[in-house]
Amino acid sequence: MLKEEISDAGGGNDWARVCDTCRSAACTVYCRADSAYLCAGCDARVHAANRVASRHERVWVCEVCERAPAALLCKADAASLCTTCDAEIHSANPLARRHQRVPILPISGCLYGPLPTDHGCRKMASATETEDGFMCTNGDETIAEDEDEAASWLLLNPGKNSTNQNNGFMLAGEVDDYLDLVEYNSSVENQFTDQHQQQHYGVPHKSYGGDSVVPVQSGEAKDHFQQQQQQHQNCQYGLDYDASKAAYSYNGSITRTVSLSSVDVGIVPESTMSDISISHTRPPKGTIDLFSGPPTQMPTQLAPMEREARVLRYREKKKTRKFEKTIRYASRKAYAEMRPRIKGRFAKRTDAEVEVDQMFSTTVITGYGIVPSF
DNA sequence: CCTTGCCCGGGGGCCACAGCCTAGG
DNA sequence: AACCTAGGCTGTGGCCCCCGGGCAA
Repeated sequence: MLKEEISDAGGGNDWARVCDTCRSAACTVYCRADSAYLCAGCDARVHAANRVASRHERVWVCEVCERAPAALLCKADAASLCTTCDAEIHSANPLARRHQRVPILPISGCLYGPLPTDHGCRKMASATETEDGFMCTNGDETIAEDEDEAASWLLLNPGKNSTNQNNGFMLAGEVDDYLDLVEYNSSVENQFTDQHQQQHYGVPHKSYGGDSVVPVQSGEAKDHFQQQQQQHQNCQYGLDYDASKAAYSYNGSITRTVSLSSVDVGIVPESTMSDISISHTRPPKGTIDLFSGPPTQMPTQLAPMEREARVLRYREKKKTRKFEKTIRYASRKAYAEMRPRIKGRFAKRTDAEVEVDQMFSTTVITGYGIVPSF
């Protein structure tokens, strides 16, 4: 086996912890009672088995390392973090230190599966979706926050619903298309060629299938995902969404105007964003929420079932969000970090360095084989 | 209200090279 | 069909330049 394959497929310490039960899926929650990390499906199955099990307190797994129970919720980063990651991230700079973090309360009861009322857990749309979909918690707060966030995704155009529906393509019936890339691509009647999409979104259409070791999204999926995030964030922040919306309109001359890099990296949002509680649309109690409107902003023409389906899809997409940069080849990262630089650029290694490398080549190779611990 | 100049932040390009992929022998 | 080789391509991180937005005059 090649070095890169070893390092990438070898399951280094940085990979998300796998479910202790099924050993196949990435864990999403940590059950304190069972001292076990569980994926969504196993959690649903195990804790729905009986009443006692359903009372087990669980916490989400840290969204950064995906290996430890989350202890804090950073409102600015919209992330549940373990103590280690929290310390690491929020000691990075003064702005990060100002992020408001709150302890994460344990969740118990039915996270997934059917529930009796509309305000409680929702029925799953299908058995397969039960595997992934986090439906609700017993805590009203969490439910409401999720509802609000999901609702913000369903908004056609917050604050401009009444006036702009005819201009962009964000018409009522097209929200679905916006939420789903494939549908979106077809719905715009191929107004964007591949070239256009690359031009405007900067995401090449490329399949990494051949080179891919790590499961990857297609370029379109990534791009669409970012679009979703942008829309979502704009909704949350109350920003004028016209600019980014225009990027999806039929006017090909308008490009995306809002940078996504901070979303991509997703570790420490800088600037004033840190002062805004952006992670949850629900503002702290006692504050005025200028941005998220009353439920009447919801598109009233959506049938309950349709809305439910969209919320479900939103939640699934939310679960698959990847804010952090994905390292596909840990060995390359290792090489890059070891490589000599001149003003940040890679520099040629000197003859002496090459000789040293050759002398210790066996050691080096062995070392790269076990590299992926980032 | 418009123009000009300055400041600041962020994005993207650049670099070398190990390893992967593919075509051809 | 299996194997080998050569050449092209990809991905990786840190720094710096350039561009655009914001602000004041």
